[in-house]
Order: sequence, then structure tokens, then C-alpha cells
Amino acid sequence: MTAPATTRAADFIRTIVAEDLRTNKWGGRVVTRFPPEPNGYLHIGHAKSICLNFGIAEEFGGACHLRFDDTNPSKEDTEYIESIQEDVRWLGFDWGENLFYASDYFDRLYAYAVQLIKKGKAYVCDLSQEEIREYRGTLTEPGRESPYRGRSVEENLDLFERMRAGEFPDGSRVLRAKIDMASGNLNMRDPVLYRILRAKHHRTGDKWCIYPMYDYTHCLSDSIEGVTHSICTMEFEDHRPLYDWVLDELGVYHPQQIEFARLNLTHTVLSKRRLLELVEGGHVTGWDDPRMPTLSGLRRRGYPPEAIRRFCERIGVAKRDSMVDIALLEHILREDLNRRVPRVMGVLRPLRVVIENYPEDRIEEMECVNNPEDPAMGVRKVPFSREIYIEREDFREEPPRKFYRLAPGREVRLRYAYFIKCVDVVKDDKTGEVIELRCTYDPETRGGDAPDGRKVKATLHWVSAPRAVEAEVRLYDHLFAQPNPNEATDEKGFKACLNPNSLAVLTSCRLEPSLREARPGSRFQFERQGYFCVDSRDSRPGALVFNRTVTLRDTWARVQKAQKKQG
RNA sequence: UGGGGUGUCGACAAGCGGUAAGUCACAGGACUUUGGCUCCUGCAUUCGGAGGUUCGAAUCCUCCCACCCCAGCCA
Repeated sequence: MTAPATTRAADFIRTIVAEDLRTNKWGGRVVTRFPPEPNGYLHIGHAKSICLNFGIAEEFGGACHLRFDDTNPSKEDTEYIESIQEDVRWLGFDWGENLFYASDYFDRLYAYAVQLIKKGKAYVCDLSQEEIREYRGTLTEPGRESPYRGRSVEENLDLFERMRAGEFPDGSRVLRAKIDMASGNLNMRDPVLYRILRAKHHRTGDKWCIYPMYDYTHCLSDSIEGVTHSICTMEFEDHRPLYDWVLDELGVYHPQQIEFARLNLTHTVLSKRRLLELVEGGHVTGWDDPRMPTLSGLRRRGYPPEAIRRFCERIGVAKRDSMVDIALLEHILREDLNRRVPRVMGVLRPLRVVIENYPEDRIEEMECVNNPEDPAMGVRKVPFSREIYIEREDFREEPPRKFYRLAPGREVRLRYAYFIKCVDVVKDDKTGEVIELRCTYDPETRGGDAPDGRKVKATLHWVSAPRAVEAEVRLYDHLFAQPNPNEATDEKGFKACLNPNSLAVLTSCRLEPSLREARPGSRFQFERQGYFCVDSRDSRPGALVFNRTVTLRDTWARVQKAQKKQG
């Protein structure tokens, strides 16, 4: 076995794995698994589990299986199987030959059930669903034994065989484990092992009309695959005694189940049910809406998989409930994008500027650095002309305190171009809205430096008006206005705190011409604005659509906020 | 009132009997042709609470408190 490849701090699970390796508990093997049910799209909470399971396998020289927990055909679909595989691969993990389906074990699972019956540890129960619930008792009162609990092995065998043969209607009987109806752990009160369910399975078709339950299937699947560490979330801690019971009664290979706390993130929800509600309620455009915390949503939003992986490393793994500030995710995102993404100029809300002393027909190619963080990314030429666009918010007719940008009579630098000074403001006669700025430039400042050493307080991005590319830009913000939507008390529930401003569509943005051929999925930093990527679904050549992945840190915005607060 | 689990800075999270890492956030400052990046500085005399053991406790013991999960023929 190889030693851990990275020097990351060992969380309690890695500590267990390392210790097991040291004591040779599993014969030097490390086998984990990521076991999604194919009934929805993966989200960033799943990424935590994927990174944990595949990460441990990688670090300790083991293997991680991708296993679909497909025991409930009424909810599952191949659409999800495909998206899940795509997402895991996109994150950068490889299960190699280890792609499994719990449904592949149905025959063996059935045989094991027969074994349990023969051992007197399982019985066919005719109680209705409601009756089973009543017999189960409550959290504080013990349950009562089913009147069918004492059936003979022969009768159970016969009945179970006939359940499989389709002799009984859906829901009429179940196979139950015979454990302890008085257990303080509800999961041990004769849990259901098999139910009759006539549903076409996406893989086994109509072969079965009985399907095994999670608790029975999961432990045996782990056992069959030789998993060493079966890592799951905390809510399954109560199920561990049952996991152990099944394997012990059957006397088969017995992996160790270990639980960790699932991820919670501020300003979003991470439950398949709620995510599905957002999709079906039309609150988002789909599972891959860039505002969704799904991996497909984050991908479309422009998140690189490396950023998500890095995030999963940094949040750690522990057992306590936690709520990670989405600001941490965004910080790691910027950290990643800052290093790798080329800079570009794009004006989101254009304001026309005419440089009066600049020749009418002249177009100059200004040399711009592609990424100051990485000189190897080189330079590019960006055309400059008499008419340009700047950002509307970079001009204030009456500049407030600490506003360094353009204002009447004030001089600023146009990035990589010239110093310009605002000499006049043109307004719409009727509305009074500023529609154009008249400026002059200083030819001596070409490239952005003044030979006389004079300084300006601000540098603005700009785009040549005649050479600009028009594009649509979608600005995204947090899906939920409040940090924890799950705490919403409104009768509309978590949806009551959906952020009404989570999406703003800007249609006549002007971008530098180098962006004309930008490919779907490619990422850029629009200088002074944020990181953007070409939408992979709606963007077309000639009709580009960009998604804002995340804004840049904005000190000015914070200054304004503070000023506003002070009054 | 049953069973299981968890409590260390606003948020994550190290620490495992020798005197509270780190990261995000936040607040200052330096630098700056992105109000970006980077860099400095500050930010828990205290570890859910109360007792106890010990020369010494976030770490060990006792009691208490708070929060989370469990009553699907879902996973």
C-alpha cells in the first residue's frame, strides 16, 4: 500500500483508514464506494461524499466503486444514471471497472433472504402498511409482535417464493427480519426486507415483482463487493445495528460503516426533494439552472471542478452538524479562477463616450495583458477608437465621497489606453438621463502612463463602440435571500425566501471583439466585474450569452454600503 | 418519556493531560494601469454549564443543559 499522497490533515475517517492499514485489518485493502440512488441529480453535498470516498481510495492506493442503489424502480430512471456518471467524471474521478448496480445482486439477495428464513430470522408478514405502523409502537413505547411472526420456516419459504412468483397483489405482504419489537431503535423492530412492487425496473425490467429494501440491500452489496469502509451520512447511524445484524446473521464478509455529517451551505438548499420542488415549481429553469447547487448547475455557472474539489478538502469531515458559509465556496472559486482565467474587457451597462480630440477614423490596437497572475498567458490586441463605451456606474455627475471614477472635469485612465478627461455631459432632453459623455484624451499617455508622472485615482475598462461585440449577460446571485432557508417559518416554507433578484438579464452588453469566437463553457474575467463563462445551453455564435460565475471582491461596493448605513 | 449522535471565535475546523493551529467572514493598513490579486495587522485569558481528579484539563471523571436524527412496504 502506498502512503497518502498528499499532506492534508487527516480527518477522523482517514485516521481510521490509516489505522486499519497499520494493523492490517483488511489485509492491506482499502475499498470505498459512492452509492447514489438514480433518482435525481447530484449536488455539491454529494460532491463532499464523492471527494471523500474517491479521495480516500486515491490517497491510500485503494479503489472506490460507483454503485447505483437502484432498489426502488418507482422513483428511478436511466436519465439519472447518465447524469450521475457524467458528474462524477467531471469532478475528475474514475471508478475504472468498478461500476455496479445493486440490481445486479437481486438473485443473490433473494438467496440470502431464503437463508435468513431458514435460519428463522425472517418471516412473511400479512399486516397492512397501516397495521405495521401501528404494531411498530412509538419512539417511547415498544412495539407489538406481528401475529404472523410465528409462522413456520416451511410456510415462510412457500409464501416468500409465491411473493416472488407474483401470486399476491402489491403491498399485501412483506418479508420482515425477526429482531426485536421492543428495541429502542425503531430500525430493529422487525424491519421490512422485501416488498411486493410491480414496477418496471430500468435494468431488470419485469423480472421481479418484489424488491429489497435499502437496509437489507446496502450492507449486502458492500459485502459482495468487498468494501472495507462504508462511508455514509449521519442519519444512517441508527441503521448501523441493522447493517451489522444482517451481515452477522448471514455470516458473510462484514465491512465497517462509518458516518459523517452531510454538507449544509448558506443561501441554498441541498435536499433532492427541495431541489426537485424548485425545478417542478418553475422557480428555476431546470436541474442545471446556474443558480442550482447541483453539479450540473455549478458546471453551467462556470465553476471548475477543481474549485469544488478544493472546497470539499477545505471544509473538512466531521460528525457535527454544520452550515458552511457560501462565501467560503466563492472565495475558493475566485482563488482558482484568478490563477487560470484570461482577462478581458466587457461593458455590462454601456455609456457612450466620445473622445473629441481623437481622430474620427483612427483605430489603434492596444496591447493588453491576458493574465497578470501568469505572464505565460501572453498579451492580445484590443482596438481603441474615438467612440467607446464605459460602464454607466463608472460615471457620476455628482461624485460622492470616495468615488474615484469619472465625473465632470475629472481625469481617469482607460485601461491599457489613455488618460481621458470628461469635458461635457449630454443628457436626454425629456428624461434628463445621461446618454453620452464628451471627453478629451492626452496622446502622451498612450498605454496608460503619464510621462509627467501625474496620477489618476481610477482605471476604467472600456470597449470600442464600432468594434464591440453585443452579448447577453446573465447576472446571478444567491438563490435564497436568507442564510438558512430551511428555517423559514412562512407557510410557503423555504420557497418564501427565494431571492427575487437571483437572476438579472442584461441584453445589450458590449464586449471586446476577441470574445466574438468564444466557445461554450469557456471562462473569462471581465476586468473589474467578475468571472463569466459562455453559457453552454443558450449561447450561439453571433448571439453570445454569458453567465456570471461570481463577482470580483468589490471594495467600492462595501464602502458604499457602509456610507449608506451611516446615512 | 425510548434509541442514536453532537457541542472549541460570526462560519468551517485543528487539538487526544503540558498551558487554544489554520481558513472564510469582519476591521484597519501597505501595494496597485482591475477599488481585483498579493502583503502586513487585529479578531476565543478561553473550549455548552457546574463540580471533581491533577503540579497542570478543551483534553480524564460526575452531574446537568442545548441542538440534530429516528415511528417509509424511500434511500
